[in-house]
Amino acid sequence: MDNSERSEIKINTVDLIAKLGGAPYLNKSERSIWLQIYDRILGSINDGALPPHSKLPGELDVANLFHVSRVTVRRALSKLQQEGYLQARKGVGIFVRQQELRYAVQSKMHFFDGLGETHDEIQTKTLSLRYKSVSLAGAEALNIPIGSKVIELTRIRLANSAAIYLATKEFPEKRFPDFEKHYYQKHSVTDVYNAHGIGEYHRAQTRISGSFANQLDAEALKLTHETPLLRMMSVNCDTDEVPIEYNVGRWPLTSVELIF
Amino acid sequence: MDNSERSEIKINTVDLIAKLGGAPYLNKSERSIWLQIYDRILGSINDGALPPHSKLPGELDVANLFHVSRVTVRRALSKLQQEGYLQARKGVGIFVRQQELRYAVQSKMHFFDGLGETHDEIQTKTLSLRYKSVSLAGAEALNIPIGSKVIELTRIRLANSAAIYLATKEFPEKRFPDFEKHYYQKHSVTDVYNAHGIGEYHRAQTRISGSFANQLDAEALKLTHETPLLRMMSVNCDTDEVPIEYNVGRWPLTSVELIF
DNA sequence: CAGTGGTCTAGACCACATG
DNA sequence: ATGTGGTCTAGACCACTGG
Repeated sequence: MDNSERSEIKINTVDLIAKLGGAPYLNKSERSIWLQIYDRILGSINDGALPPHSKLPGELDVANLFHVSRVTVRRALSKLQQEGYLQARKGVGIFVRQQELRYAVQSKMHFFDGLGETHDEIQTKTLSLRYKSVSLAGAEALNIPIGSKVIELTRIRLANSAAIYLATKEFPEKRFPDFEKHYYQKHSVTDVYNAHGIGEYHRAQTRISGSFANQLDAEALKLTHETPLLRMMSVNCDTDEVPIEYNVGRWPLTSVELIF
Repeated sequence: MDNSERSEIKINTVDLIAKLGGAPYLNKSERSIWLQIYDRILGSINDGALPPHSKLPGELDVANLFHVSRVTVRRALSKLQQEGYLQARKGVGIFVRQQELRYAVQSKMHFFDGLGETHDEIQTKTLSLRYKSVSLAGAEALNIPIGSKVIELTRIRLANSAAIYLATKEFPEKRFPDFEKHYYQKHSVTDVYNAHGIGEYHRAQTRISGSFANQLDAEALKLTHETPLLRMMSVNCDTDEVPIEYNVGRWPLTSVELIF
């Protein structure tokens, strides 16, 4: 079990009525009811009435609270999930996500160099390290034959215990025969580079696009399935312009700002 | 009425059954029914059975076709709209969007320099040109006082008549007293620069983030309300490092790839 | 006017997580 | 065993578009 999942704050219905600002009456003239409910819940999140990690009442309770059907409430909740404000956990409940507003990422330096200034507690967790055949995109980026072996490293970055960045990297196995040994000493890719005689390297290419979270992305980033993501593909090269790392990074769409 | 909205192709139910690959039977064991419907419709779009600009049957017809309720079909259609494959027009119907797969945008050059190679027909349409007070973000970017007057220019970019890029620019009015006169000659911002003695300029900053389409964005890009967007903010400066243009550009999330 | 998508209801059953 | 979110139904009424 995760650190970030401890200390649930449970909100009961009576509290929520107060927190949502009193009378739960709506007229559907201007804005549809489900959007008004969306507004109200989002407002409660933004003004702190629904703090991060707090648990919402059950959907039926919320529906009764607003005097609407469960379906209507679910539309509001669904939009809030897509925008990264809430995360639903089947069989458990719906929780307020820690929305780490925006992360400045200086693309020309190493990543997250500018990040420590604004956020105290940055952690990197290794999710998996395995040997496999290179992906199609990886083969092209690393300029190695299809079928080549690579080391695939998946890591997640937490800021104040909230997941904000998921990265999957591929390294040519030939270039890094002792990857695992050196990596696990300090969980540092730079150390692996150094141990294999690569003192300097640089980013050769960066591509940015969008996509939607698949099951695994969603799980790692504590998002709901199909949430939109900002996706960045990058390639690192050594001083001889030989590709040494292919990286695919993903952020929740609304939680990052890339600065160039 | 738009060019791109002419030549509707109407698909009737019988056709669709054939196009969707025969038997509309589903079992909900592995993948939920609405996702299977999503798969089938997306498959038909991708293999050309549902070409761009074609009109789907009414939601009730599609529901009957798959032997499910209208609500279930709407979930599949909703996801397809969010991903930019379909656009619903109230009171009219649901249409297949032209998905211009991915646009390479070289950020260090002028935009879309690399684009003509892959797409023949690029147009830029001016949606509005008006005088107003600078926005908050614009004031900061242009380094001018809040309340300053700017020229706000909104343009949309079409590739093969499909909307792919929406840009809103702000220019300091003091710097460009004759903006309108020069702009309307060839609808070229570069010409306006030249006419005001700016021969060279460069991009000073680029910020990339995500957002969701508001009503106007959605209308211009022919997307459904609340579709996720890739958003890019940039500032152009003259050779003295004085900001001359603040630009906010938006793409449908899945229709662009920014290459740096 | 008829046809369309947008909204909403009041149920129902399921899969999952937790105690 | 209980409570949760996930899925699905069969209706209903509305607002909008177009002929």
